[in-house]
Formats: sequence, structure tokens, C-alpha cells
Amino acid sequence: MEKRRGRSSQGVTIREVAARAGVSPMTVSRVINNENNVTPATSAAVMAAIQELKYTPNPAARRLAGSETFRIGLLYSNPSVAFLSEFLLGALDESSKTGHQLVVEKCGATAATEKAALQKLLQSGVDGIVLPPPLCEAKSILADIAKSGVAAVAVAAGQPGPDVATVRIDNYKAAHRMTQHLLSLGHRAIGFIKGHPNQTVSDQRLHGFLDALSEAGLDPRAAPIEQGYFNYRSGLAAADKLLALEPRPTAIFAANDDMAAAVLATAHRLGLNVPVDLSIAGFDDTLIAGTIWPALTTVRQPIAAMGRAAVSMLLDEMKRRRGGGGGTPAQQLLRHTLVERESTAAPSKP
Amino acid sequence: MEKRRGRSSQGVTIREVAARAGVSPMTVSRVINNENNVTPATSAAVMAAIQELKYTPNPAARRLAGSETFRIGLLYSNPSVAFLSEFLLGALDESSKTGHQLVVEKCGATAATEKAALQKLLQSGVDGIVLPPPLCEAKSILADIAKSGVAAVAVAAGQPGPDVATVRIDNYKAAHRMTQHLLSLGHRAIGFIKGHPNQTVSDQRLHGFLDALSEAGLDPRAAPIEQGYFNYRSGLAAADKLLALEPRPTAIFAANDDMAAAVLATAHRLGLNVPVDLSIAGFDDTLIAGTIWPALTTVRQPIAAMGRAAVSMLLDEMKRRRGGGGGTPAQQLLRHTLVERESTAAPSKP
DNA sequence: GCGGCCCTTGTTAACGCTAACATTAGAGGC
DNA sequence: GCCTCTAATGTTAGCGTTAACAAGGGCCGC
Repeated sequence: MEKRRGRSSQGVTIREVAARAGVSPMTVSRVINNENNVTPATSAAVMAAIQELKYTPNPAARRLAGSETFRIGLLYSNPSVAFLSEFLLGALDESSKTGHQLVVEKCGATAATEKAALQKLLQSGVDGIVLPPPLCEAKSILADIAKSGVAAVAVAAGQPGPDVATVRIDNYKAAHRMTQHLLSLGHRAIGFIKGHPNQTVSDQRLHGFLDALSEAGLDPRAAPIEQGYFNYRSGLAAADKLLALEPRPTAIFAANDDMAAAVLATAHRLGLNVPVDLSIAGFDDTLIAGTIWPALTTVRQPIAAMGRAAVSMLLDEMKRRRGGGGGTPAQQLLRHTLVERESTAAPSKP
Repeated sequence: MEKRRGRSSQGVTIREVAARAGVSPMTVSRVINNENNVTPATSAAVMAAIQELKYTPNPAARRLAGSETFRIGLLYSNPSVAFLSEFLLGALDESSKTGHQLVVEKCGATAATEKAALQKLLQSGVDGIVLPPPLCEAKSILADIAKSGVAAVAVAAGQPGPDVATVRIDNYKAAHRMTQHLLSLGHRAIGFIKGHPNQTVSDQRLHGFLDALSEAGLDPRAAPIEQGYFNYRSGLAAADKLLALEPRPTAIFAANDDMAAAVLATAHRLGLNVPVDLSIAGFDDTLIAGTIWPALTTVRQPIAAMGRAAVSMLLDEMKRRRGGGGGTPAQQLLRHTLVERESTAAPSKP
């Protein structure tokens, strides 16, 4: 048995193919890569050799030798941990699959630390940056990125700037759909808790809600609406106000799950039976939605898919820029799902 | 600005790390691969350089250079999502840092789907498996793994088998400490909600609680204890029973956060003021603990660190086995913390 | 018929990492 | 005090591929 000179027992290499075809390895490489400066005759000979030896190029070596290895930065502050991990899963999967490097950087909540973390990332030589929420809406971050000239993709942002690619769901449509769901159950008095005013999605969700009401022939100006800030505590306050109204709404749609959970807690405190006396709908399908009881009807974003899409789009975007950069960054809209659980039902007294 | 000599704009390379740490690239390589012939001081310096530069080994280069790249499977059914996400973060971090591949597989709740998912993972050629709870206690899974001969590490399991490595905290001590905390606030009538009987940690937490009572001179047999199953709903039922007692406990310690959140909801429903009328303590410090209001006093496991440790131990274990396999799998105990938030205080009428 | 040009093919040097071997420094025996 | 032995670190070379440049050869125009 012939012992290999090298360390590893790889399969057929490009050199063996080259030897067999009577050309240089480089020519084989050109054939493999469909470059056009090869004589048909040479090409045929190489092809034959490849067939005979059952040669397959070693992907690791290709990646290493090729220049197209990008370095992708992912900067996050403090989104929901659940969101982040699922997102990361998708992003890592995609980047490892395509053989690119993903560098994850965490930053604090203040504008200064955000800026610092971004600079650190930029200095470490990333070619593109993925921005999950809420950073995707931070103006100063987006401005710094635009200035630096690296590619960026904003995830789950509402209204992206013109310089960045985006992956998101259609928040308007999702809220619209959820409202339709409540309407179809027979609810007419539906309260709404708005999201944080500094995030664009808040507006989109609100408008989806309002438009669905209009379309159903209801007056959106009559709908009880309270301001919330995407956290549990603001949900408690908003729920207190909404549930004190006369007549009391038969359903409440909160712009995210944390606030919906707060509505549920408040309803229980008031002795209301959910969903019999009150239906509650959330948005995001975070952990809490399935934990509490009754479990929340909510809207689910395909988070892992968004992570994959973000990386994939960023790669495209970086290639586009490297290639001269005609056109504009891509926008991608992923499909959301309405998750119907136990917190919604037909109103008891229609 | 210095222009790179090479063709591509790769990220940080092993050479840069080596330069920064003042050693040769080979030494860095040894550190990354956890080889044992490196001085702790050198290793620490290299680690620091890795951290600072955010270095991740290039997997393509590794494969090409002939090192073995392990494939690690992570099989999860449905632990708390929050636990999983943070755990995943740590596991991903560690595996990407050491340049190994992490394959995550989800399975359903039935024994059959668990078995199927495990088989799928094994067939995809993983060299080792990480088992977060509750799978780490599933006998049939552990048996199948033992039969297949791949390495495994059980996370947060109570009593591990002899064939698997484990990472966990001292549940007994943590529950003991939390009980002491409640006692020191002046509580004497403390209710307890047990965890799922099929998980060893439930017992450990219960005993920590009981022993702390005894040591304080209280009769543990007099303590009001209800069975729970680690989910919100079982917490609701248990809380109903505990809060109907006469005299009512002034504090309730639930064996996990989900059940503690249910106690909080029930207390609110009954018009009790938390923490004035009732103190509530949880366990795990999952996302829900900080989300609800008042936020829960609870025990925090260093979950991300456990993820990192699990992967790192698994790598050691796989090398150990490949190297002939003398000795036994490692056991690692990580440190927990008592997180004091707003749900506990001194009882109002002592 | 000869210089310039393009078109094809070859050569060289990486890409980032690690196996195998080489070297150094320190410990310990006699 | 010298020599061996071992543990820690460094050096060299090459994994399989391709970018960048070099070289050869045919064709054209004048």
C-alpha cells in the first residue's frame, strides 16, 4: 500500500487531474470555474480527466484560496434574548454554510456605547453589518455605517433608510390580519395598546389595526387606544385604563406580547375570565406568549429565517458594492403567521 | 491606512493574534485546541488577545490543514425557551471560537420523536451530543447515546449517569440559600411549590428548602408544600391551594420562575399586594422573572456559561475517547447567584 | 517581414491553519 | 558541574485551490 507523502488522505486533487490531462493545475481550475479563455479541446481533455478520476474540488481549499471571504459583523444591544438566539441560529447557520465569518458584538444601551461598539466592529475589519432591532432604527448608528461605507442590513425595522438592505415582515398586514381575526370572532369594541413611539413598527401595527376597523365599517376614531412602551409595566397602566371604560372593550390587541401579558394579568386581577369576558391578542410570539395561561394568540415572525436572510442579503449587498455597486440595496419581506392560542374567543354577549 | 498585502480582506488571522500575544502562531493554535502543553500564563495571554481581536479560526483553513473538526449535536425538546436561548448563545460562542460545528436539532415531546430526532442527529455524523434539560434525564435517550458510543454532556441534570459528563449548579445549595433569604426577612410561614417529579433537580431544590427550615428551628413537616410541574398552569393550581390556607403563608418559594409568575398572577387576582402581603421567590431567572411586575427574586444559573462549558467539556470528552479513553467523564459545578428583585420583602405583620 | 497585440497556458505565491520536527530552557540525577 | 530528560515553544512545510502576473504563440497591419 502506497503511503501518502502528505498528512491527510484527501481524495483526488486538482494536480492529479492536471497531470492526467497533460496541463497545469491552473488550467484545470479554469475549466472548473467555467472561465472562457480555454480552448474547447483543452477543456474537453480536462473534463475527461475529471470524469475518469471522479474528481471533486475540495471546498475548503477553494474557500481559502478564493478572495470572496467576507467578514460579517452582528451588532446587538438588548433585544429580547429569545429573539436574539433564534436569530443568531439562523445567521450562524447561513454564514457557516456559505463559509463566511460572523463576528458578534454586544453593546450597552446608551448611544455612546453603541457608537463605541460599532467603531470596534468597523475597526476589526468587517465588510458588512447586520443590525437586529432595536439598533436597526438607531439613526446615529445608521449614519455612522453609511459614512464608513460598509454594507448593512436592518432586521425587522419599520422604515429603513435608502442605504441599507432590510429583512422584515409586513407589520401593517400582520396587525391588519390579527384585527380581522378579532372582528371575525364577533368583537366590535376592540381596544389597542400602541408600541413605543420611537419605533416605526409601532405606527405600522397601529395603522393595520385602524384600517381593518374601517374596512369592517367601524369608525376607527371611536376605537379605544392607549399608549404603551413595549414593556410589561406600560401594559399594566394601559390595561387599567382600557378596562375601566364603559362599555368595556370585549377584546384588546396589544402591539407586543409583553404588554398583552400585562393585560392578561390585569384582567385576572379584575376577576375577568379570559377569553370568555375578554379576548387578548399580542404580537411577536415571544416566550411569554406560550408560558402564561391562557396562552396568547399572537403574530409570529420567522426569526431564524430572518437571520439566514439577513446574512444572505448582506453577502449579496457586499458583492454588489465590490462589483461597482449599480442598483439599490434589496428589501425582503418574510411571511408572518397568526398563532391562535387560548386567549381569544367569541365575545360572550354579542 | 495600511493596505493589506494579500488578496482578500479576511478577518483576524492566527498570526495577528500571535503577534499581539507575543507568541508564535503555533502556540495560539495549541491554545485554541485546548492542548495541554501550554503554560497557564501563556494560555491566558493568548485568550486575552483572542478576545480583544475577536478572533475566530477560519474553518476552511482548519479543515485544509488537516485538523479534525468535530461536529457537535445539540438536541432539545422543550425546556424553557429562555433557558434554551441563553444556553445556545453560550454554546454557539464556544463552538465558533474553537472552530467546531454545532448542529441544533429540535424534537417533539414524545419518547418516539425524541428517539427519532436523536437517530437523525447520530446519522448526520455528530461526534458528540449536548443535552440540555429535560432530555438530560431521559433514560431512553441516554441509553441510546451510550449504545451509539458518541460522547455526551448532560446539562443541569440532577443525578447524571456514569457515562456522561455533566455541567450544573448546586441546586440544593441554591434552594437552601434562597430559603435562608426568606427566613432572614422574617418569614416563618413559607409555602413551597415542587418541580416536576421526573426531574432530579426538583428533589434537590425541595431538600434545600426543607433543610434550611430545619436549621432555622422550624418543623419542615409543617411547611405547606404543593406539587407543581414546572409550568405556569400547575403554578396557578398550586398557588390557589397555598393561598387558601389558614393562616396564609407570608412567602411562597416556587421551584421555578414560571410557577412563581403564576403565584404572582394568583396573588393579584386575590387582591394581595406583592411583596407587602406576600413574598414570592422563583428559581432559574428566566426572561419572565424580569418581565413581569413586580420583578421576581430568583436564583440565577449562569446559563450562557453552562453552554460554553458544555461544549468545551464535550470537546475534551471526544478527544479523550479518541485518544483511547482512560478515565471518566468530567463533572463541572458552576456558581449560581441569588438575584434579589421586588417580589420579596419582610412580612407586613410579623 | 516584423513589431505589436491578444489569446491561451503556465508559474509563483499566497489563503489560514496545523502536523511533524527542531529547539530551547529548566529540572533533576549522579 | 555535567549530562540527560522532559515540558514548552518555535520553525518548516504543505494541505488543495486560485489571484496575479509571466510567458509563449499565432495573427494582423503596414
